[in-house]
Amino acid sequence: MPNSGKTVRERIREHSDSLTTSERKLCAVLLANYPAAGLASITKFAQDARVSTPTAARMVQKLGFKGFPQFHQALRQEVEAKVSGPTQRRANWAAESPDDHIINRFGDAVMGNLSQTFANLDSANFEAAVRQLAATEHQLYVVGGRITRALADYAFTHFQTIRPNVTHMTSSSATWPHYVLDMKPGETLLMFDVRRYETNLHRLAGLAADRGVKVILLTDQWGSPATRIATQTFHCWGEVPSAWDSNIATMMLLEALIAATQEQSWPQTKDRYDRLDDLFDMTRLFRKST
Amino acid sequence: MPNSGKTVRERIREHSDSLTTSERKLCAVLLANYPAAGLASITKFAQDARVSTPTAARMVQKLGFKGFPQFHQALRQEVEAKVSGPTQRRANWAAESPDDHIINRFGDAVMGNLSQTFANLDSANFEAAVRQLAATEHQLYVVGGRITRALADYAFTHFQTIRPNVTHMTSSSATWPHYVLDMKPGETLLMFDVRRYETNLHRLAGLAADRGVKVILLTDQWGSPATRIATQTFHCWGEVPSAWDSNIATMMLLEALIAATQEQSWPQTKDRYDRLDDLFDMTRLFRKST
DNA sequence: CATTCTCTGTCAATATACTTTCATACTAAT
DNA sequence: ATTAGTATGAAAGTATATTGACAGAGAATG
Repeated sequence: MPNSGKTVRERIREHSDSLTTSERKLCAVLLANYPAAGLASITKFAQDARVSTPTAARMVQKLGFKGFPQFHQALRQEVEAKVSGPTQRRANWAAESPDDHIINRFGDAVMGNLSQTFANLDSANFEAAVRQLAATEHQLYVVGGRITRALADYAFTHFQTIRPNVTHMTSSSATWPHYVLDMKPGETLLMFDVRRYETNLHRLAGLAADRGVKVILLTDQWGSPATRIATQTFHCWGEVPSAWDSNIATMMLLEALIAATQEQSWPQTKDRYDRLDDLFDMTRLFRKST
Repeated sequence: MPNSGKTVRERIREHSDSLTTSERKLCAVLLANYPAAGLASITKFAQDARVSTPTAARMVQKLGFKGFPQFHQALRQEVEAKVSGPTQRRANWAAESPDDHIINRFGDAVMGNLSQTFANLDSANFEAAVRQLAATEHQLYVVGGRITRALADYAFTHFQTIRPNVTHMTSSSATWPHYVLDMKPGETLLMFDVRRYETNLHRLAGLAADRGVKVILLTDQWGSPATRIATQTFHCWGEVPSAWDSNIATMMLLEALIAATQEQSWPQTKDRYDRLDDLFDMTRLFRKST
């Protein structure tokens, strides 16, 4: 048995460079539902991935199997090893590594943070924030702190894609007064502030609120002092086995806000997407791919 | 679908009285290696139990399946539920909201992406990357694309905190040649490239690799063209119910890399943290709080 | 001991699954 | 633009899986 010792997953990873588009589709389907997807017949497997049967046959050969039946058997052996093996892992993180490997500890912690964050989410608040973010007639300002600057940037890039009138307030607080000068009632300030909370951000929130701007605040589990000022506050958990706090939950909430905003303001957003696509094509800065 | 709701195991128990000797043999084989044994072809399954093929066919009909293929599919679904089930299960997100609320759909998708990403992670690769990132005697360059610029920025901020000699290559590709000019063998380039893959990044990776720089690439599930050039590649899943791809898994992997690097280079890192703290206190730029 | 009933395997028929071949579409490079 | 190379799916061919029909073996019963 020359195949032993390598899982199908490993084989896919090994060959990931040399796979074609259709073959990648197949792998995606398999990995999304591993290994069950590959235990069906080659025909069903191919249909699931919207490719032809021969493509599937070719792929498993590329992975080093003589034919689909051999591939099938390899998967079966993995099921045997996994299911009848030692106590079932709850999430199969990095299957090869021990439980106390940093990857697995980190993964568990992040999972916990995400569910904490969403469990503590008030959906009425969420929807109110989305409505505010989707109000394209008002300017949207985005700002972050030392660490969360990156998140603010990410928010800016995405919101700029889905709606007009977005402004990224740079992290240099010296320039903030200029922005405040032009703020009008009803406008929106999306602010990120996590420990160590920054006094400047707190002051900025105050100034903005004074001018009738709605402040949407993404902060950590303890809550920035700006909480009292903000119209909507979202607490994001960030405990991980390290000296700093994780911002994954914050980013997840941010992405959820973006997704919801986009959903709300479809089809204007779609129009923007299409136009952006055309521009990219014209400039040929980016290679198009499916 | 009258079959749903019962596992094959339960069905066997249910019918255990009315089974014949040969059928018992089959069930014994299946239960001894459940469910892998039943996932083979009917012929192999029968041979394993030293009975004839039709006997197996008759048994699965007795259990309530129309034929062997249906039995086969039921087992496959059990595998699916067992292996991917615990991960999929919702950690009752926003409990008040319906299941199809965008928050819940989004949360489920992200959860899936995270476990996909970590399940496909090669821990040897991960550790090699961490060793490279912790090699403080070499310069570390960080670069990202249009969307991933924010992640590169986040990486920069953190790596700058835990080690010296970190350079953030700005997203304006016009300046990249200047950085390449000074690159030396053994140095590290941490690159982010997700769809739409950017030709400039690909070229940069090539130039860096030519000069003996190790390229660590964080890309999406399909894989940037730079995959072929990179020393270590990490695929991060990003499917979410929206028009764009999520980068949460990428950020999680990044944070994991940062955490592992920090763990590796403790206590130098601790020293830096302490000194940074002192500086913050001195400048009083940031308010200290627990 | 014969008879009947059930169980089981052999064999053939049929339906899938799998593979190979080949024409077309696409990509990338000149 | 042209051309070489690659990737892909349609279709035909081949192998295998699955099922149905039948007959022999074994146990229980009269």
